[in-house]
Amino acid sequence: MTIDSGGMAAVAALIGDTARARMLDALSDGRALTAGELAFTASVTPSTASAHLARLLDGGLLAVLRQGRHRYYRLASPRVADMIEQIMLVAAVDGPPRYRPRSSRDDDFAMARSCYDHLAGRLGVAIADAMLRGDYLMLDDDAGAITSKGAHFLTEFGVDTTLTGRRVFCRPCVDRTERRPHLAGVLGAKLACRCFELGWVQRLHDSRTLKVTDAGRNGLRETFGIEFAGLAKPDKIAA
Amino acid sequence: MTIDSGGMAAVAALIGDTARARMLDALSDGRALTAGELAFTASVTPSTASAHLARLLDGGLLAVLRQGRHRYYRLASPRVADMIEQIMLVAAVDGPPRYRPRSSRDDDFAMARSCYDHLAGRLGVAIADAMLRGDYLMLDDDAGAITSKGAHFLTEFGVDTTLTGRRVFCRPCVDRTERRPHLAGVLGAKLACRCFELGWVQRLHDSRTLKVTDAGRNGLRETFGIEFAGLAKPDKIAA
DNA sequence: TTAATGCTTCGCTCAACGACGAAGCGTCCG
DNA sequence: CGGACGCTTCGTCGTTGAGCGAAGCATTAA
Repeated sequence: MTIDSGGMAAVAALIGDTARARMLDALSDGRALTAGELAFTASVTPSTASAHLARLLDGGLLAVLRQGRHRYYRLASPRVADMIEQIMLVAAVDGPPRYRPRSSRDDDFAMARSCYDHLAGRLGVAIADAMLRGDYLMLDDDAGAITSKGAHFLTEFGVDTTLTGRRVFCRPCVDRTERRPHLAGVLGAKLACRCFELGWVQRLHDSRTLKVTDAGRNGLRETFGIEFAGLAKPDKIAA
Repeated sequence: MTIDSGGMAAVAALIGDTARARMLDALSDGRALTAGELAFTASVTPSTASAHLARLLDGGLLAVLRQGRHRYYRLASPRVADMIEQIMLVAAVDGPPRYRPRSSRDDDFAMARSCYDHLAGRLGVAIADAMLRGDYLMLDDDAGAITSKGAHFLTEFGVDTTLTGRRVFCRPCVDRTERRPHLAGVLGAKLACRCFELGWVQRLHDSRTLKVTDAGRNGLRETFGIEFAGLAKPDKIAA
């Protein structure tokens, strides 16, 4: 009735199909995947996947890059990733409880993952909590900011906090599995980037799931005072 | 493939129907509307609307309040409103250009509207801009914060900025029509609330569209240095 | 050139869902 | 107590679109 509920319906209808939702989810860490990989991820045949990808492309949610005989698809913009995360959050919190068989993959995913360009899951929340405890950071569901103490700390850690002058660049992102805010925005991205640089975390089996290395566990303990091993679930060995 | 792309698909499928999208849009200012009003808004018969509302309710997007022979439906939570706004934004910016006949209602909507609980449209952006110019506020697409000067200014204006101690409560919200951030979060809500109190703005014809009163125009000029009349479109008289 | 690979297009089937009107069930008013 | 009203439930129809396999186009490898 107002300015563009039709456009909203069109976009939502694109996401509202299981196969396409799976594709978008797989792409929501910002990487580009080939049509074949996406077909496999969505558990459909290449022909079906192709039709879905064409619609997503046409709807402006994806962009494509041709490289040889491959076509690499990626999200059209970070906005799309934000939207996906937001819908995921609503689905997880407001939606009806879903009976889902828990797999060890899910546990790993809940433990540590990337959320477009920053860290999420128990790891992301633990880092945010540690920074809150140390008075490095202020954060709630709505907004965030770093303290001067935090700016100093982050500079020492190897994250540039000065670049944008008056620009504030710290944003909360409500964690889908933890249901509490973690650190996002430009600062969250830089922090995640630094953790990758230091070898603290690695991408796992071509997904958004992350593995915390031994170096990472040490670093988290020494720098942030986080005992990440202690956060592991006991049943993690199973399966 | 990860934790809940199925849930996301279910939620998105609910929004991905024109009639339901219109209903959600109509509800996204936070008010509660009856089934009949929503049927009218969505241009469907009561029976069709009832089916849609049942599905939205079942999917956890709406809540209902029975009162006499009426049933008042409202969004289940502010999260849902955020999600809707985010999808609208993606639809407006990333989606394919939509040929839509512009009506004067659309112009009014783009001029001043509420966005769940804060001000949006040209009005919302103008206020944010004025506060940026006066160094009351820092704001970009990702995050926001008020300056101490801004806190002082807002206190004088009649907005309590002290309530939450360490809590930061200023958040940007990318405007759908202006495509630039305006002020949201707790602070945005309080500011909007104060503007209603002062009689600067009024709700127009049962929608999210707002009318800026003469008092509002004066107040905006004197307090914020905004010439809001000058922002009006010349064709506003038509129809 | 020929063959294999990656992806798309085409033609088809089948299930899901949105739309309506009619009828049913509560609630309020005369 | 009727009767009007608000909303929901039921039955039916028509359209949409998701899925597949086969065939068609590219591009790379042999």
